[in-house]
Amino acid sequence: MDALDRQIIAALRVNGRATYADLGRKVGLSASAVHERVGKLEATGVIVGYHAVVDPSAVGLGVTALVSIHPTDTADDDELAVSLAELVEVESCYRVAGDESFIVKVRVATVDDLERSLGRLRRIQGVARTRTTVVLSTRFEGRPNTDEVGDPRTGPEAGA
Amino acid sequence: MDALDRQIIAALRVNGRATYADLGRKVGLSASAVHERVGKLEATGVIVGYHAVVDPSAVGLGVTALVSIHPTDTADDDELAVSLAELVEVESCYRVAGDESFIVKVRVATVDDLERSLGRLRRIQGVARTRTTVVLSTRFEGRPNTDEVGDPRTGPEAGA
DNA sequence: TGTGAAAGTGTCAGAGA
DNA sequence: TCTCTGACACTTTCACA
Repeated sequence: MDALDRQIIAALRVNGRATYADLGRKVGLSASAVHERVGKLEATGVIVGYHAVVDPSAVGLGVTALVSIHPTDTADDDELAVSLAELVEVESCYRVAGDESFIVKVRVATVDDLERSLGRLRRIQGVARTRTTVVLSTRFEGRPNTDEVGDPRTGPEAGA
Repeated sequence: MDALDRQIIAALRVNGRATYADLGRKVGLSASAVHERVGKLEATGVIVGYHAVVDPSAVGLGVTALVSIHPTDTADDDELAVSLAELVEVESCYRVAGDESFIVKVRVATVDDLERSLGRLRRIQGVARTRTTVVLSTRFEGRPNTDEVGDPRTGPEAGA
């Protein structure tokens, strides 16, 4: 992982469909060299995947909520996580420090669906109670933090 | 937006680098037809973008926290959101219903950086106090919910 | 890493259902 | 309107140096 890898990663975070040739021009390598570097970054798990980001409301998922999951005394966190993963409306799942054991992000079509989803969550073995925070608007989400890709001395250089 | 569009979207959410030819084979269209459809989906804002997903710890961002932002009585939410957007470590920003006005996801390298980041957050005009929940592990994140792309009668058909 | 070459793909125009 | 075909340039992806 050198500066070139970090530049390639930064570019792919901004545009996941950039061609290897484009990336090569941007970082000053041939397309085949970029191809090999990206392959290694994928193989070593640095690049986990590529995803199209879709406007949730455009695909009928206009309601977002953040739900704290409070476990029972005897709950097994790993089993809980597996159960949470089985609900398709649970988009993200974080194991957290504090009273709650998990915080999940739920995405559904309507508040009725949210109510049903909360019912499913509460019925999971090991869930004592939930605390739901409804998202009114998403100002931004999953924004690429270009901070880490720059040299700590010179700062980020995403546009380079 | 018909069933074909939804299939294309579902495929691109799973693999954002799928070729038009691939997508065409998957949905039974020519590459050029897929090309045109994707172009329209991008132009109309259904597809917002394509991003490589990177293992945060691999790029030196091993610490994640969810921070509730409690506003002062006179705080302006829009100004607050703008200020939050200026902090590069704030990856996501949700305006929520409840006591807090925003919940943000912060991604930094170390707990020291987290401390500094919380200092920056608290110094923002309109922030009365913050409540921080440290993420111990991310079980999954930004998982494509394939539920919405299927026909409501037949259910999801992501693998089709 | 780069070069070179073959296979595959992107991306258009134009024509047809 | 939506789709397909055909054509060319570009890209991917390999072997070899």
